[in-house]
Amino acid sequence: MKSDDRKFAILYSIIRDYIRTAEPVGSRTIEKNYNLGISSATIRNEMADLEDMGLLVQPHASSGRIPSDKAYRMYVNNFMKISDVESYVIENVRTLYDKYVGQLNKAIEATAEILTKLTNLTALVMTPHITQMDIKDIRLIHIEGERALLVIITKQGIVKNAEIRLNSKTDKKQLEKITVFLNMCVDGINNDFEAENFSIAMEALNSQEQRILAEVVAAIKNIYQQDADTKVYASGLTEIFKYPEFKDMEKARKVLETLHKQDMISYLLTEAMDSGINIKIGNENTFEELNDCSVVTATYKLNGRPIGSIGIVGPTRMDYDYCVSVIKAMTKTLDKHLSDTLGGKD
Amino acid sequence: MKSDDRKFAILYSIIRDYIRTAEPVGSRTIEKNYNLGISSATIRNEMADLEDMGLLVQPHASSGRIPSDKAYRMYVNNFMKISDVESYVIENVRTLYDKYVGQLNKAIEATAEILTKLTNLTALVMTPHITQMDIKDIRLIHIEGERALLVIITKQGIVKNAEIRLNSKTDKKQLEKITVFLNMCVDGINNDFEAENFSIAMEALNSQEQRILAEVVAAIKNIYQQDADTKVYASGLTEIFKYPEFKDMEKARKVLETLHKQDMISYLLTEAMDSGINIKIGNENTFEELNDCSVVTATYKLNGRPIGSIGIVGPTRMDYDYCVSVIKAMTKTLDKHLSDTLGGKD
DNA sequence: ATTAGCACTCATTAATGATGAGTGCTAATA
DNA sequence: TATTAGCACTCATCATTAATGAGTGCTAAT
Repeated sequence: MKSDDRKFAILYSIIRDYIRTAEPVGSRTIEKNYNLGISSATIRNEMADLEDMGLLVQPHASSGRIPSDKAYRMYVNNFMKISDVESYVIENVRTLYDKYVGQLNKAIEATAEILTKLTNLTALVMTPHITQMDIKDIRLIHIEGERALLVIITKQGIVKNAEIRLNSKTDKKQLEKITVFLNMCVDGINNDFEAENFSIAMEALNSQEQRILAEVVAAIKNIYQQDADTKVYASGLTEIFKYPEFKDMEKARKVLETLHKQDMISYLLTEAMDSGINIKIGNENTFEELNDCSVVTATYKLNGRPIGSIGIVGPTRMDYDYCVSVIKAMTKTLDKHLSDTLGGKD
Repeated sequence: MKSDDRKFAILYSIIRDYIRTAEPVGSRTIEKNYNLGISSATIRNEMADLEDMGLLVQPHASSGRIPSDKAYRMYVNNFMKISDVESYVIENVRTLYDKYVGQLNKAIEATAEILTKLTNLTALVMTPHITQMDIKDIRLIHIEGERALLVIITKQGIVKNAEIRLNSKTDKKQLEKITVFLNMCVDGINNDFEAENFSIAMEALNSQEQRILAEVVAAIKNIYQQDADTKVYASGLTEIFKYPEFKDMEKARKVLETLHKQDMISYLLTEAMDSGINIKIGNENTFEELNDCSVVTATYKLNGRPIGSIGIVGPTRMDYDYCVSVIKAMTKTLDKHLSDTLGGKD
């Protein structure tokens, strides 16, 4: 079907042009700037067809066309070309990461800033989830009175910590005893400490210690299973002002307000955790407030397992080729950094 | 001088009116709505005087007047009335704080959100500085290889922690030995560990231990003296869109961009750390980008010592009476919460 | 010293018309 | 039969103009 090829060549041209200019694209523009060897009149006819197919939209009767969300989806699935990011850029990122060895959260934050700098878009990142990881070591540090610091170290070398409050005073010795006990059965955490070791060793503790243990276990579940210590960051929230489609204050405000919510960021980054690179275009987004935006997310890994994700948010006419290339390169670089600095085999 | 009293009564009325409406105030408005017993013509004459004194500004020749920054300064210094915040509000805040016992950072974040909710303004907060505090306890926890978690507990019960990387591998035993040693001379931290104890005990360590110790001390200085673990949060960044003076996109963008910078928040909150309540009006702000805003900050305390600060940012025509009342009430409530949950006498 | 009266200023809004980019349709063409 | 040239038509955008009205400064009367 020669005719179809031509249609999509026109569609492709229109999309590329609109991504670049943010202006509705007319038939003469295509004729002049893209050498398709056909006249504007023919292009007009094809454009009318493409509109019937739901791939183009006309803002008003006598204007050029803009691509629909469906068109972007087709573009992303069939026409998008991913390329390598220049190596000196990656080199700079590596150098930056080296400055944050031992400050995982800072490195993740820096990742957001780099994404923004490279794409001129809002970037979202989340710190690693530990839910899927195996615990290597649990420590309890007595602060004073009934306060203690709980530290969880995973086999992958990720460290999480949180202060916990017990119902009664305790001391260093008591916590040490419980710590030893806890580490004897860390394997039981995923199945509610039902492991054999648990009930056996339980008898070695007196009743007060058992009570404290129960509270500690609750805290561990909170931080480990709910992953209460996972944090999200956004950078470049004001980048949106650079784009003419958001020159309407009300539109910009709506998106901005949405992206300021922690749980929204969390949702966007968690939604597509297991699908590698994920792209949500315009109305594909669950939340109506983001129907004029596209969200590109990707997971980063440790020892081959996804442990967190990063993403960018921009207008639906974002440069998908470039953005996806960048986000791929960044996750790859981050993966490398994590395996270099955290190590720990599965 | 009866004449001066009248002038300032007019000025006061104009400020109150402008704070409420954001519209330039004309002489007839004052005559009708504020019973000053004088005609609009007389008010006009006085207004011309007030303009000569630099207290009023006329946006254009035939418009009403708006207060100058100088007028707000006079208002804040002389006319402002601080009142109590309704007790049920405080009660709600207390209840909320109770949910975050043991999660100091969360409580501070919640404070920002409450400030935003109460004032409809952007709120800024910072977590406690520990620079002025005395260290009670230092712990080193071995993670794996050359990685360790440093935990600092102050006498005031504040806990800070950071991962550190040593230049060579270590183990649990070695770190325990160093920990014992460190705690013997925690008092020396403020004067570079020059204390007598330090050099004496130093001899008890072998050369590798001494090397590790030096690295740990450097890390402690970083987290303790530079207070590398102090965090800042902003909430309600999009509140600015509610105010007509920022309906100009460019203006709003500038302020928004400025308030998104961590170090800007840090600067604003640190600038006036020792002066209790601090109010910066319009061009009194160090940064040109905030010349259309006012910033109200206040310090919160532990055992009578300021350890951090909170603040709000809004248009210069903010309701100073109410805002200052709210921020006073909030610091007081936060102070109480901290002393209740952290305790620890000086 | 105060106020009524009036001419004047200027932002805001609505109405009007010109411009131009871009279309759809028709008839001519290869 | 597919393509293209030609043309009437649509509609957003922009500049111009005029009307409106809030508010002032100044002068003369009280």
